[in-house]
Amino acid sequence: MSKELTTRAEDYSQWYNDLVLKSGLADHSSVRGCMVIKPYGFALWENMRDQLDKMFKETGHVNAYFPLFVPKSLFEAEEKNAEGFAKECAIVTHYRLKADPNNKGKLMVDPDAKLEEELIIRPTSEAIIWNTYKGWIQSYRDLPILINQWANVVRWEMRTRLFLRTAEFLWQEGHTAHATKQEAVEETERMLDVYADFVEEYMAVPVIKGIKTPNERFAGAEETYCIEAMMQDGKALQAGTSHFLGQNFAKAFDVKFSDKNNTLDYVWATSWGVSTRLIGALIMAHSDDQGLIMPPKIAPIQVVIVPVYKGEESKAVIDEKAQGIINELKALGIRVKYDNNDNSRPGWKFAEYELKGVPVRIALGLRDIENNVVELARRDTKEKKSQSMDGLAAYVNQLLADIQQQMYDKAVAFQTEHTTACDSWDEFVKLLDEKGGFVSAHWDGTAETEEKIKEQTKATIRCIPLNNVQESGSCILTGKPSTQRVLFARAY
RNA sequence: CGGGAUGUAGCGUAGCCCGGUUAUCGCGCCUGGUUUGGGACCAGGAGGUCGCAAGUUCGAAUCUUGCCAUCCCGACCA
Repeated sequence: MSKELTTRAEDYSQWYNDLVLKSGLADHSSVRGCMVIKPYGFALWENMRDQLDKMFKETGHVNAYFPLFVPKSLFEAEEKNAEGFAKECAIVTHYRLKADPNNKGKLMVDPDAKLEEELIIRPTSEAIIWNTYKGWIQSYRDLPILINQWANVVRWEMRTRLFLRTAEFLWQEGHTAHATKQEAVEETERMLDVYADFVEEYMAVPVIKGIKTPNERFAGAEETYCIEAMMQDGKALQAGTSHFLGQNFAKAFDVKFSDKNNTLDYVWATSWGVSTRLIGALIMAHSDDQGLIMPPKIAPIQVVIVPVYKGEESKAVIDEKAQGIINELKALGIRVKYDNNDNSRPGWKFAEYELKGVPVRIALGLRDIENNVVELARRDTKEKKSQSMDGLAAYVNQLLADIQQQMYDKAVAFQTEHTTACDSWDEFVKLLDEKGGFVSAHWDGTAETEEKIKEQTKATIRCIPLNNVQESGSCILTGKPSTQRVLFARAY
């Protein structure tokens, strides 16, 4: 069959690509590096987005929207930020096309329509937002500003992968302004917690909260906090970041406020974001060689009902019985799909919904109706059993909760199993090559050492875990004294 | 952006080295029928700018050049 996947053992990257395409999450587009998110993939994103949006609002944030274009002069105002993104910016230089006199029916860029000032297509929005905040903030009474925006951004990547790294991607970016450093730091940490809670509770992917080394820090930030997740191939994936921006942007855009004593000071800032990359994390953390495995809480379809019938007559009986089950499930808020499409047969549907990762499948035939049961199959364990129709909805509701929990537990076990403490260089290299995962090792704290380790092993410091145990040791590479272990891994 | 590979119907492919009627096969698709508890079967049918553009040639899927896209490996990165 054309729908068969490359297995993970054969070729992990190919498996991932096959899975994204064949499960109907996304397609390649005719634009280099850009993908089409298909309805099934977008439904997943909507569920993630809606939950995150709710959590942002519960923590006092409101949504707004800022322009896609950033004038170059604004973009370059915060130098480090601009420098960090300069290499991957798309730039608008003209505003008009015209008929090409030398090429009938074709268009050309009108050389007379060159912009006075180039517009950068936002790779992130700090510049345009802080330029705007300048006009909004005069007094401590104007603070804090707690704004989030759902948007697309463009980063002109050399090498792209569906969901993990595309030239254009969807994300949310929170941009907050505060009167004090402490408040801004608290905000940064609060949003990191929101991300960690979301990814663990809704996506069933355990994460390590930590801070980035200066090397890996967001351009223009004082401190970058992150959540790091572990994929099934032992590679790490940065799932979200939250930045304490200090007064860097306030200084760059001259955003000052008067405090209660009428003293002027620069405003303190944070920014934080997660993107459609999370979908890549979801896929690589849970799925298997048969297809996706969706955590129930964000699965576009939580339960699919497949009728098994012979002829129109039995179909009518089953349709009616199924409708009763659907009503009960919907009453509990369960997202259910009844696939009574006559064009494909049950076996085909079973395989198809396994590929799409639907957590629970109910098969319903005359035989079941006679016995007052349904065939219930769960995607994560492939377990199949006969279940009484009495109290079915409540049972399924609990089953979905169990699946969610077990998927998380399984991922936690994997992460624990693939986190190894290590004190010798030879073992360090061997671990990265043979076992993968996080390697917890001492580091002398210098960028030079970090760089050398990266050159020799391709592993980077994923983060310095929050609340890290302080212990004296010696650097894995240089043997110099160290006060704590950091997490190394090869990463996406 | 550097090195390598690939591109033939919606998908997977044969043909290409060695140019020559109407481009092969399977899946999928359409019509009719029989079916339906793990990717059904029979019969008939439709579907192709051979990635795109130039060139060589009487003639190009096949040879040459350029471009585009995808994958793998590097550099870069959420």
